Amino acid sequence: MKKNRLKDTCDVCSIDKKKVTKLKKIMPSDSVIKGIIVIFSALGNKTRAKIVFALSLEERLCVCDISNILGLTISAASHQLRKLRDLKIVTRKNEGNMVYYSLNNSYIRGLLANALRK
Amino acid sequence: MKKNRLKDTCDVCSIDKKKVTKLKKIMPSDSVIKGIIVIFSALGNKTRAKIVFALSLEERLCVCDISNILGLTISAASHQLRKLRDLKIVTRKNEGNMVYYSLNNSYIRGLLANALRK
DNA sequence: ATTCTATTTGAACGATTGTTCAAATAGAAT
DNA sequence: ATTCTATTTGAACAATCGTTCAAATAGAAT
Repeated sequence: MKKNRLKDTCDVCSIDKKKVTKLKKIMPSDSVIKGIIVIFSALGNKTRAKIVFALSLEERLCVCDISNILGLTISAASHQLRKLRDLKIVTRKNEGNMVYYSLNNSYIRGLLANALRK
Repeated sequence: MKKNRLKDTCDVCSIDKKKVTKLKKIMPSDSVIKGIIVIFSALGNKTRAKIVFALSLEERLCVCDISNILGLTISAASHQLRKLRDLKIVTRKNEGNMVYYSLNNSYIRGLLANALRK
């Protein structure tokens, strides 16, 4: 039960300094990483994954349809659609007082389909 | 400025009842959705995405290497590695008092590479 | 103009997340 | 046995997230 002395580096790892230096160099920049994690985290949510799934099979859906399909309040669906819209994952089209949403690009459709195929 | 009467359903959407019924039927179950969102949300984090990137290029790395590459405390790296391990994304191998981590399958490697290619 | 409609919004709230810190563990070396 | 080593863990904490609720908006119909 002796309290360990704290070390800020570990000696053993300096053996792998080459690996570390190499990987530090080729590690994508924070902005590139940010760009991919926003897509992954957009799909890393039950509601949004389901919305994207629905829109990957139906050309366009209104907010009310989506909330019906998912069993959500209209407000909850609208909030998530706004997030997806901010991320350019879906687009919105006004028609009278109805609003229709569609997938913005098929990249996301492929990503989800690929994950579901697993 | 008159407060609207609240409605629990919207009439217009009942026109699309077929779409809604169809999509409700083919919507993947919650457990299937859960299965894919855990992978997406695992990659939807800066630290974990970087760890996976590093391990996708280097066969195996110890915790200390990883924390050096990412500029993280060892503790923070270890916590995230545990999450990735719980999700079966990485595997761990003890060697003396060193612990080496590797990617568990190349599916994740492909997913990340594909996202970075965009 | 007002009252429908569908949708959006902001505030509130609890739930989940990610990092830090301190302490614990387990193997290796003394 | 103790003291290194590398790593793990649990608690704490702020930050972010997702839903609900109430109210706002904007177009269509009256």
